[in-house]
Amino acid sequence: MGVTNLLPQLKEIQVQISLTDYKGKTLAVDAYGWLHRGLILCSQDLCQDRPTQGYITSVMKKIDMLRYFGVEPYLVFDGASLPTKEGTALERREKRRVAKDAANNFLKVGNRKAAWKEFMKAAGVTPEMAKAIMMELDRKRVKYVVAPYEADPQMVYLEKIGLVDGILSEDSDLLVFGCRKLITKLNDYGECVEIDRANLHKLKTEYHRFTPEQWRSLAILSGCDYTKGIAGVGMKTAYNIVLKHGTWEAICAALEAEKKPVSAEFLEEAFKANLAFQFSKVFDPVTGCAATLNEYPSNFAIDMQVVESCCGRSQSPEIQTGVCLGKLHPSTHQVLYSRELLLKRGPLPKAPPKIVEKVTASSASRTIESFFSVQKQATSTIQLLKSVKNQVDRTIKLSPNAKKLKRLTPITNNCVPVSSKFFGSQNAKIAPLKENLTQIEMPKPVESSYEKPFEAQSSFLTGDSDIPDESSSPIKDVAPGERVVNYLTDDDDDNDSCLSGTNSMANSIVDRPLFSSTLTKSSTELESEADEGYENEIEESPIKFTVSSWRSQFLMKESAELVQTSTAAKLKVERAVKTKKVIETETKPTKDSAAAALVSQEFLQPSQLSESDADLSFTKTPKKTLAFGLLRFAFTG
DNA sequence: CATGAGACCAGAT
DNA sequence: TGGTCTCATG
Repeated sequence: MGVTNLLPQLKEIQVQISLTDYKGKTLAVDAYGWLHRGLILCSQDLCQDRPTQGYITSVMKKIDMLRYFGVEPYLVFDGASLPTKEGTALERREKRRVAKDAANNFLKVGNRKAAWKEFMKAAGVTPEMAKAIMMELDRKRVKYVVAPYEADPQMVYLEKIGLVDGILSEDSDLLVFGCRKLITKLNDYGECVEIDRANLHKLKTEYHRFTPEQWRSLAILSGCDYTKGIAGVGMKTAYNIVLKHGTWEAICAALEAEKKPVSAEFLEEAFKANLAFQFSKVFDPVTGCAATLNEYPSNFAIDMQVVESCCGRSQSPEIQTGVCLGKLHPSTHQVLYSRELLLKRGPLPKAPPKIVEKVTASSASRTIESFFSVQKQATSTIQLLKSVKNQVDRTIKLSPNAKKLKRLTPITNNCVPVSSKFFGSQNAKIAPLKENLTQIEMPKPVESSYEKPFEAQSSFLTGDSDIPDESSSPIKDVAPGERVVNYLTDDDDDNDSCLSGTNSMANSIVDRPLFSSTLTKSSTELESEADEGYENEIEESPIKFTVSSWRSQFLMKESAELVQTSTAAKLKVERAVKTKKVIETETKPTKDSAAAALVSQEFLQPSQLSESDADLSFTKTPKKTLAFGLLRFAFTG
């Protein structure tokens, strides 16, 4: 999707290049995009839960091609779906279900062609499929990361911190996120199109003068992944509006004056889109910490529940790391297995859920798996994992059980000490976040005496399980930091042997520590999961039960009220006048500020925010400042 | 002139 | 599915 019709606007700076132009460079790759194209090959098999290598080989072929041209790929997978996109995810799932039914009906009638078409609609990418790819990537020593939520901000983050030299994707949203070099339209001959931000000035249009805020306005007005846009406003109109009015407040005032339909719903979407473009949750593979695409400004005062609804929630470091290294399912947080592995293994012998023996004492050397085991005394694995997931997801207020989780998993570092060399300095990065999460009980950093050569940690960083690692041996006397490494270095080796057809797999798999402790589902449970694919859709939200409670608190109620009483417009204008001075000094696109912002890619400088913004905090005075807040924070903060 | 609806295609045997 | 193209409409 991306920003509708943005790419044609940039035609003049779309340079036809070859992958050889990136020889020796690393490119972030939108893995989901590649996977999706691979679905065509095997959609029927996927829908009917039959094993297939189609999507795997299609992705690996592209990997091979990149490497043939001397380009090192860095694959980025989508993670969980954002709460704000939950509706879309549900819709898609339903559409797929309908298509699947239709396909099966066509099959019954013997209309294979029509069935094939429907299967194509019905096939979706699941994290289990992504895992199948990841195992191949491990084997080929290809770097990858699973984004906590969306791949787009994750890829831009990788570019920002210098891990990649460009981004290979078809999504024009990336430019709004702040991508510097976008490479699109790659064909089988290594030909592609490069869009370099540095070339924007060559356009006849004024895009090069646009501030990051204006880029976001452009996307939001014309329609992007986060907003439907305004009816009758396409790219050109949006461009002109942004050019003419400059700031979001002015734009809103103008739209109001021209009686364009700016609904409260649109304002809400716009507000959240603006946050998502700036502060989406990402994972830093260098530090092993969660981060945000851009840092929150020091006086960032938006309700974190709102921020999390559109940018993603915070997870415990263990889960976050596990998810991003592809070890845990991004939505359910259960151990993630390859689709092909699960199918190949076949149904387990019917047996009651295994009760794991009580684990006592020595909790100091406990892994996350053993934590799961302990809990399972009381309930079934699936119930347990779900309850754990719920608890961890609801980090806003820690329940007694969540506190128990913390006790039982003594890994309390806010950052996983992947490499202490980086750990110390990077830890400061999340300080602003902490400040804004005052209601969240943050784990206290642990003074770790743990030191390990950086090289020895490389398998952890890359998720490369082929590299022999001492931590894959049973847990003994392990330093605090190693525990995570231990659980994360799962036995992909065994998975590999399974994929390559080793017959011992079916028997041995159940006895592996990892499996016995975390995958002791009954066969019926496994089957039903594989069957429906319901929990496994990549769009699945980790928090379907906490459906935007903030809405009732603020937006829906307040905004609707304001609009109904037709004071919204008045307020907006008032506000615009009130803040005119501020706007002029703060957000007017001057040559220098625009250039500086583009060059540094710092989409939000704390210094850009005036002190008056502090008054507009949702949390402080939600009632009266809501409409203002919507407009104001939407584009300055 | 811009928008948006509708048609068409994709990869490999 | 999602991307690209064409063509009717305002």
